[in-house]
This record gives sequence, C-alpha cells and structure tokens, in this order.
Amino acid sequence: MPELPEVETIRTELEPLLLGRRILSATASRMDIIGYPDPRRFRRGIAGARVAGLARRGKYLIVRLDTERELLFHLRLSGRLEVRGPSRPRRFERIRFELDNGRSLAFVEPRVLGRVYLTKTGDYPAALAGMLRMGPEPIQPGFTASYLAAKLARRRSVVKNLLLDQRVCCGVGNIYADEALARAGIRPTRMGGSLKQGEINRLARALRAVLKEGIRWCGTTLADERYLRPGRQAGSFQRRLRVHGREGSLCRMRGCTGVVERRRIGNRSSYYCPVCQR
DNA sequence: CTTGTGTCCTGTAGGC
DNA sequence: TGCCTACAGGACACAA
Repeated sequence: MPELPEVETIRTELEPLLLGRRILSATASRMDIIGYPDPRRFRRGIAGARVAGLARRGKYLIVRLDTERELLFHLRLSGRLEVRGPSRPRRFERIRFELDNGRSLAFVEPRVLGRVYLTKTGDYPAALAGMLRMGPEPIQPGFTASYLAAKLARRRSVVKNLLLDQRVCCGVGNIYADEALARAGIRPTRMGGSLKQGEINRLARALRAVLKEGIRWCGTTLADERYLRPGRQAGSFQRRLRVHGREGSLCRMRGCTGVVERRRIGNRSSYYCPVCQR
C-alpha cells in the first residue's frame, strides 16, 4: 500500500516521463475516481495543460501544471500509476490521461478508493481538507523529537494510531508505523502520553530512518503485489522488514530471540516483537 | 478538542 | 465447483 516511500519512488520515476508533456485529454471509466471538481469541469480543466513538475505531500502525488493548477493523486490502498504506449485499458484502469507523445498516464485502482483531484495551485477544496491539516514531513528538518513530544503529550490513544494520524506527521501508514516502532523498541499499544523523552527521541529517529531507507529501496511490495512502481517493477524494502507481515517469525533485531506477534489495533493488523518492544 | 466506531470499495483467500 | 464470509486498510464522517 503506497505510503511515503512508495509515493516518493513513484514521483521520482514518473517525473522524467511526464515533465514538459502536454495532457491532451482525460477519459474516466469510473467517474467516482474523480474527487474534485465534477467530471465535466475536470476534463475541461485538464485539457491542454503542460506538466511543470512533480511533487509529493504526505501520501499525495502532486502534478504541477503550467496553468496555475495541480493534479493530485491519492493512491489509498491499491492505486497505481503507469505511463504506457497506445494500448487497451488495463484491468482496473479507472482514468487515463492522453499525452502529446502518443503515450498516456493510467490510474489503475482495483478498489476504487483512490482519487484524483484538479485544483488551483494551493487552493484546496473541502474534498482535500486533509492537505491543509497535514502535519510535517517526517524526513524534513521541521520534524524533531520535541515536535513529536508535543504531539504525543497527554494523548490517550495508542501510539500506533497516533503515528497513522496524518495531522501528527504525514506519510506514515501501517507498514512503516510498525517498522518505526520496532526499531525504537516501543510496543504499538503504548498510550501516546506515556512515552518517555528517550523513547520519543528514538521514535523520531526511527521514523526518519525507516522512511529514508524505504525510499532508498524503492518502497515495499508485499506478496499480494498491491504496490508496483510506474514501470511495474516491485520495490525491495519488504526484504528488510523487521516485523510487519512476519507473524510467527524470529524478530530481526540484533541479538533478539523473540517471535513476532500480530494484534489488531484500531481495526488493522499490527506486528511487533514482544521481547524487544516494551 | 479527543477518542472510538462505522463506512467506503472490490478482489481475493479460505471454509465448507 | 461454487457459494459465502472475512479481510485488506487510508481517510473521513459522526457520535459520545
């Protein structure tokens, strides 16, 4: 599932394919994939725009256009972006953008939870309110241990859920939250407000490290292959996961003999080592 | 403001 | 073989 490292990988790999290209038209086979504005205004607004650059904010991929507008994608759980030559639509292709070089950008999204938005630059509608409330990028200098400490202080939710809250810090999803907590030696069920300063320091450092490492290895492609890069290659960070998806396996922390456990926290699976995460 | 729960959405895996 | 249910889970609406 695309989290910060996966979206960043997609941004890097898509940029050379899209930069300077003109978008001729958009064709949607599922209208509900368009989050804003209505499909008619969306199609009219995108036609003729040229791609000026690609950016990322949290889990959103932002295609900057030369028309003072932005095309934003949220891939949610199963979304994928591909640039392809002339071809029949792929299975689960929900919208396609024709480019001026004969190729097209396809948004493939089996579960139809992902969305694409067209907005004036920086002027986000209610459908994108999450963009305005979004917390700092964990891999930027603004994200510090003291910032995180302020966000966790007196909070009674479990720390795992607070890491998934995009207002606390953005881009973290289920996989990297589990991995950051594992590296920091913190159990996901700990109440946010109960973390000591030393633990928060370790957690901030672990978040930065694990997200950067995820980017370096081009993201995590689990066995069910939900996430693929634009050229359909898999990422390779799954080989370096310490706990996520490893229930019943030996903990990968150095010198630890614990066996990874799985528990449901806030209606999603969490993996942790009962020995080295306290 | 905070916290927990339900909902969206559809394909796939597993049980019988 | 085929039907049914549970599950996957990010974001948000909503209730308490």
